[in-house]
Amino acid sequence: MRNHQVVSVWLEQELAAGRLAIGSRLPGERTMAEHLNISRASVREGTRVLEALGVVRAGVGSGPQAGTIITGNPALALDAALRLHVASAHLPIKDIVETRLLLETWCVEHASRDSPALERAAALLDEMDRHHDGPAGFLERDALFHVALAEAAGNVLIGAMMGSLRGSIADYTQRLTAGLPVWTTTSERLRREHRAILAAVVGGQGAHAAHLVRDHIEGFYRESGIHRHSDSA
Amino acid sequence: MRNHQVVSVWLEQELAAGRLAIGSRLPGERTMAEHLNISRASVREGTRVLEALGVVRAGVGSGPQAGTIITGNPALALDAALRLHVASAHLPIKDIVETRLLLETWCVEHASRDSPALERAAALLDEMDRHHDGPAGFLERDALFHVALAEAAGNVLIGAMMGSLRGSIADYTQRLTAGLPVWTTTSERLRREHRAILAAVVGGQGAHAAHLVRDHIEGFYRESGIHRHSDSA
DNA sequence: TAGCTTGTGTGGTCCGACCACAGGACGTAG
DNA sequence: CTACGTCCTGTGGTCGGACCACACAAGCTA
Repeated sequence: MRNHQVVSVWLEQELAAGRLAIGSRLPGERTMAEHLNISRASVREGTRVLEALGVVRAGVGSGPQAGTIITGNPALALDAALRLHVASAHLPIKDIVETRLLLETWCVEHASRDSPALERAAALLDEMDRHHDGPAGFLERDALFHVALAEAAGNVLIGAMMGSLRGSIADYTQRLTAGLPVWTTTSERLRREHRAILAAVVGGQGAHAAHLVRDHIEGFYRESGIHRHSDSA
Repeated sequence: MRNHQVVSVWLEQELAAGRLAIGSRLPGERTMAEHLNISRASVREGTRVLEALGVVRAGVGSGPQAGTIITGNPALALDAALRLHVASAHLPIKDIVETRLLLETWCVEHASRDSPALERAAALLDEMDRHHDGPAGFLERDALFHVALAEAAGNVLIGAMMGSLRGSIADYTQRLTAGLPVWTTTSERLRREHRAILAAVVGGQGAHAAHLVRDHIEGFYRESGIHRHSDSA
């Protein structure tokens, strides 16, 4: 085992034993190095890994925000990993869209009708109606809308995955909208579909909502002309 | 931006530009440090992150296996991230089981009937019949069996997720089997179910296969007595 | 020609130093 | 007594240089 890995192993043990939890502050790098019998450089490498995985957050200075603190942000790891793997063409866009479809339909099917996240979703739709700041602003709110739906389903993992999935193909999506003939037309259709989806969820018609989501997503990509090709560049 | 991050950024650019691809060898750490105007320590921290995300693999010495080489192993990132987030109790076991259920039913529904992975799956079932080496060996082959099904569906992302999902709760599963009254009985039932699932997939009865998978997984956890509790310790 | 030796380049590890930063403790001027 | 400014301390961030184990390739040697 490489030296920097002992940090992860040690942390996992501490977490399992309950000696550390989310919000706890890790010992200083110098202290840890001595305690684990490795150099500070190795401790830092281990910490970088934990940071990349969304397990800790490092902050300089002193005070409550300083030091290395345990967080719980699995989306961070997925985000970074997906970005790079898409860039390396190892993850076909098709797979991501397919997965997104799967997760998203599941979310609306399992969303609880009275989740506060649904109110946030509704507010976002109102914003999209009011502000007409082009595809960029629209897509941003669109992303938040879908993430809100994920939250309503109450599964941390799936929520994180959905957020990262969207993030990993955000650039791609943005490029797609640039190729649309008339954005206004598309925008109106998408907003109409959003309303219908949310209404179905709030109305408890999960299966119907899932169907709408499927058409919504597939429709967008079809209109943008990718036809589930597996290009990623 | 912290210095070690320039490595990831640089790599993403190189990948996007097509100057590097999976299988390529990165410049040496010393060379990169000079090229990126950062210290070797920073380069190493950046490399550790990439390694943790499953984007590269580092090897010492010389020859084809030496140096830092670009790989495509998204499962590695998921694996590590899930392990730690489960340990920190940020990811309820319930969410993982739920997600696994979702992915796994999707897989058997979308598995192509003539995928070579299905033959591997069948071979694994034969092994499980022949070798009776207790829960440990059984669970290992069981995991491979489910991963094989994922491959048959032809989605890299979902395949990776499923593998990692299983890994993240492997310890947990192992502990569950220890509490079973009569392992032989359970084992026989599970094997029977595996056969039925595979038969349904090969027979093109996707919906039926999905149903069987759901019963299969839910049944196991129910029998083990967790009843979808959200403990993780 | 077969086998050993040496050379070279790789990542792995460590040390010690210095920096910027963000508070807390303290002392001083009002 | 209060308010402000200064110094101190501990944090992570960065750096340069050193040495190690390793694995292969080229070359020397028997």
